[in-house]
Amino acid sequence: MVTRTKVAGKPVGKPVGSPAAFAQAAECLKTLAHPVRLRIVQLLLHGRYTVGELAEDCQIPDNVASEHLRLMQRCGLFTSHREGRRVYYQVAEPHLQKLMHCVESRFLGR
Amino acid sequence: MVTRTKVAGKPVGKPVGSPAAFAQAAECLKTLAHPVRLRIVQLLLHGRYTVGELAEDCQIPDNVASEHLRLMQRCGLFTSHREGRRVYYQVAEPHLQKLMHCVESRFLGR
DNA sequence: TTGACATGTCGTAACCTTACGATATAATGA
DNA sequence: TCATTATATCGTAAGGTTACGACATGTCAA
Repeated sequence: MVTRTKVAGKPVGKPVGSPAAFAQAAECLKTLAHPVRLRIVQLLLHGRYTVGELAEDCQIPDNVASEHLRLMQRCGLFTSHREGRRVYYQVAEPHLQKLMHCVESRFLGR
Repeated sequence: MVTRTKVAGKPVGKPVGSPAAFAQAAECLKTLAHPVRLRIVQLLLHGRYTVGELAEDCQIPDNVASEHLRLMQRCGLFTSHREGRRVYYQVAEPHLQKLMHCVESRFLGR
């Protein structure tokens, strides 16, 4: 018995994925799809920064950085913890690394 | 002479990327960040579909599909060509494959 | 406790995105 | 030519996103 999944090297049938899964993926990508947020992701993948340091690097007010960080935390990309008055965010989503690599290899020339 | 780029295994200095590059990357991700457009990308990475077929798969009217396709074409993701009354779009951005793989491995469970 | 610093939250105005319906263009066949 | 099919474009209304300023909270040190 043969389960035919290809003909002449081409797949038969369509790739899978529930509408809900696509919605979730789109939601997450939408969160990433902002210049400042991409930069923040890049920084936090490489080192340790306070909210204020991230804000300064991105040249935006602290409260705006805080809102971007909150957005990304809400969709599971980051976690945060306080140390004294400072707050550090860190990458919580393991796939971010690979995804950022894709983005970097295409847009942030090497 | 030693160019020191790491201390204790950690990078020194920040990762690079011009603001313009981040803006462009964000622009492109924003275009991808829509459930229907993700599904269209997935389909076109695996096979050959007319606008109408894509619309039907996504359960949206033809003109809406057409607009999504135009958006993605505008930012360089697709090209299109006509065959009779039908129009076929195809992936023009080589990095889409890898990027979609990231998204699939995270959200469209295997 | 008080003041200064670091971060977070909220209301709001400006702007952007989306889907829809109507209409336009393009190609085909009768 | 005319009707039909396939795709594209346009105006618009509804809803979403962003940045900003003002204010709130949390932490520390004097």
